[in-house]
Amino acid sequence: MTKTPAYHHGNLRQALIEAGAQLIEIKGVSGISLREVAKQTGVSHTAPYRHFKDKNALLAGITEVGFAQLAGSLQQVMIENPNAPKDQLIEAGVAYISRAIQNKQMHNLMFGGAWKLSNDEELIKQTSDAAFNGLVQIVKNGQQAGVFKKGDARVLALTAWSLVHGYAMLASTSQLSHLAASEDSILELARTAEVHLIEGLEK
Amino acid sequence: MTKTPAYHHGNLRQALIEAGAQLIEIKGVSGISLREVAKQTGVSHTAPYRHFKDKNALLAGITEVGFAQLAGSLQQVMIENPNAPKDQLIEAGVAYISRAIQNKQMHNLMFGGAWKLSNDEELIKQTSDAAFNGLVQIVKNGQQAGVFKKGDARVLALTAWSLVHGYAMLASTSQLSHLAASEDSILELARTAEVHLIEGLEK
DNA sequence: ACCTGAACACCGTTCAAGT
DNA sequence: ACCTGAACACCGTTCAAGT
Repeated sequence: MTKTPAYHHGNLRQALIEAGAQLIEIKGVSGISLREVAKQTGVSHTAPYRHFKDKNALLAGITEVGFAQLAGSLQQVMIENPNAPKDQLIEAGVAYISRAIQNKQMHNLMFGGAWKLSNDEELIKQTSDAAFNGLVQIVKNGQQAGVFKKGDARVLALTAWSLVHGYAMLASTSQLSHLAASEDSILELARTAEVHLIEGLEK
Repeated sequence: MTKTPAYHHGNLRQALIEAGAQLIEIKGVSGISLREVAKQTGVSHTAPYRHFKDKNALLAGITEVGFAQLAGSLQQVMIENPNAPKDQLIEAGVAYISRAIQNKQMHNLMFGGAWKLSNDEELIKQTSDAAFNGLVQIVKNGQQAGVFKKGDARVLALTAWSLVHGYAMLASTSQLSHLAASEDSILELARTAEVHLIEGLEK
């Protein structure tokens, strides 16, 4: 016999987040309920309140794993394209867009504004800021290498970030069907769009 | 005495849409309920079903007025900047972003993916397509005037549209607070970003 | 035709109670 | 500490019934 067999198998908080992430990909962000996440996890519908202040906090918890995964993808792009600011910028964008269309619901949860960031979710703000600062660093490196034009690196980074952000949104809500259908052609088109922008950023 | 005093004062459909639009700006997209819209309008909570198939259809109806207003704004920009493709492109973007930050909730309803476009809402698709085609036309004019580089005008238009779309999203979800706070500085920054892009589109 | 009230199966959240 | 069941005030939607 083990010691106190624990009311639930180990870490309920983690289990709820995982069940929520799965459920969201099936039923969509607006189709998810605290009660169903609890049921899927095998606990009563009030158990989640031991680990999350309210439904919003659970959504924030799910979002956190999404941001962590995104940060990992971007990190990898940086490593795979050393000392190549232009490639880094383009491939970071492509990686971001690729993630968005492969995890539409998670992306919508992360950026769709369905839940509100409270002061508790400092972690998400940090991750998001870190991602942006990474982008700024790419631009600065490019400026020093003489491939990007001078100017406030944060503004150039914001411009690139906006383009990718908007494109990902259009792609993940299927608004590009006239111009590109398959995932490959969507990413191909994204590269073209980024090249157009980069020609504006070049010196 | 008037004739049959009508169960409701005139056009209930219109009244529900207006009440919904008001309510959404107060309580947010996720905070709105069919029942409360009905109560605000002074009818029972089942009356809306005479005019809308379900809650989603009401949201679509509210969205429609938002798209009509947006189309009007863009139309005006075109008229105010005749024969100036570059200005048209920049000011159309600024107008779009300005609308987004002044009507955050409506913008979120229009583009946040909280409701799903069914086949019934052909009108919205049309308006959205018309807006994009207007953008394509600006680019084509610019290409013929020799201010924009050659290439698929739809792709150049999509690039500009993505930038504006993404920037508007960042602005309306208050993610630009580090770079710009007031509405004026947000729009100023938007102009700068658009100029960066346009330098990439110029020949 | 247009609207209502009761009813159903859900919600999120709170709270006293159990181990 | 961790979880439960009952309860409350909401939802969206359906349906028989009223004028």
